[in-house]
Amino acid sequence: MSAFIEELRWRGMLYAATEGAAEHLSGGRRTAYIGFDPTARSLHVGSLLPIMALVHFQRAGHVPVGLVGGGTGLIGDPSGKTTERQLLTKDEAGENAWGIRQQLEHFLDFNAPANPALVRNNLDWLGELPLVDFLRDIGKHFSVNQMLARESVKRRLESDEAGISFTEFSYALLQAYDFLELYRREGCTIQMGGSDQWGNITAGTDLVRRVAGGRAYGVVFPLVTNASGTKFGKTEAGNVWLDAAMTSPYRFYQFWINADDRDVTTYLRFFSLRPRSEIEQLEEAVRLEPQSRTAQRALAEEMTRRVHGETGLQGAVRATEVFFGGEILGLAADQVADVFADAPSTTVDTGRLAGEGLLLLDLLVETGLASSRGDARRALDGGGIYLNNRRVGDPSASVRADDFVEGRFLVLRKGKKSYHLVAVT
RNA sequence: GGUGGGGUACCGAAGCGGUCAAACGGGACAGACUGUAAAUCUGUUGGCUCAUGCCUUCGGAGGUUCGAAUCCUCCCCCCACCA
Repeated sequence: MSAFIEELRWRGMLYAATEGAAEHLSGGRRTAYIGFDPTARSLHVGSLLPIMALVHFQRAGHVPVGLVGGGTGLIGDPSGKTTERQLLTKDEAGENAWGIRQQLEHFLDFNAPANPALVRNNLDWLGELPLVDFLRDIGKHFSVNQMLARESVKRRLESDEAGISFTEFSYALLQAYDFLELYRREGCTIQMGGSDQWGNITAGTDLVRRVAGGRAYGVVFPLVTNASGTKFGKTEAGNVWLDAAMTSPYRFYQFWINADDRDVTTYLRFFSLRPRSEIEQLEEAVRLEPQSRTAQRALAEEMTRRVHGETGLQGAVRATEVFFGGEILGLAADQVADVFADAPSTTVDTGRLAGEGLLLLDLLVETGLASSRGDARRALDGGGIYLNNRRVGDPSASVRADDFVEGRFLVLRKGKKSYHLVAVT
């Protein structure tokens, strides 16, 4: 039995695989690829599961290929979409492809002597593909009847408003063609992806068989679900990205810390590289003493370290300690200063603190903690606003210089976990 | 093209001449309880000012009226049935 398949299986990452995939994988070093859409310039935590699959694949001694869809990104996958996609420009797709490539390099080992990871961009072969050749050699193998029967296409055909353009309809052909190209160029015999990609993947294995006479396989993962029914990786603040400029390490860390008890063990299995025994211990901890949240902490630490490095993790942890640590006025300003760059923050001109001081209401709006003064007032009335972790209930309260730690910093908080650092300049 | 039914705040959905910034449900936010969890209960949920004050909102543009989300006209868009 293939070590890779075994690994996926105990982690719950194996949703389905094509006939013979396991045997194929146990027969020697193989090459597999997963496609990533360059719809944004960064990947987000939703792409983490496929990435981890590539990581396990490499650890099992195989060759992982990250395929950046620089070409297909120009077309748009209709799967799961109810409306026609906005097309990216070539420049956007190119830039995004580059960013994604760099992020993959955080996870995969590109210098492994025996099985270095590869990144390919399908624009390399789709970019100057002659249309006539493509229609003759590739299009010939696709039955429109079958394509029309596919769920993603059917839904769009039935909807009067949306419809589907020929462009998106052709997407499946291009993805199948990618598989064929990678089969020829890199000896790639396996494509992996989310369970929603099953149709696209088998279209690829069919094409490899028909055109190249080779055997190819597919492996798909389950959808990452969420106990609260919301989309995994979505927070109030939007998507959780892997790029530090788009989601700060602090927010990233907090995302994992806040994982629901019911989800955290699944996440550990999906995303942690700890040995199985340790993961099982953490699961035990969730059951026996959930209040300690050891599993969430371990997960947050591991994920933040991998994505943002040791420095990123330290910053996130420091910010967390300052914010969630209790008494803030007792801290040294230098301690708070350390955190400044890692946490949501605003600076305020010292002149505004003179005399009556700065109205707390205005400060709340300025920091984005409240959306309007009315909103700020309501939050204050409801007792949801804290200044240096001390509740402020007075809507007419203002902030003066002596509220600041050593005259330099102030911690504003709304509710339990929205913190904001204010510094004086 | 014809006939009928609709377009209401973040979403769903009431309202059908004044008492409507607009019921109710969901979501979101806050409080209590906790563990920066879940569930539950409570409150809030257009803006400004906070006062039984003002401003902007009920597809769009006009009109009737002391007064309209509610009535009339035209326009735009949905949905159903018929052709």
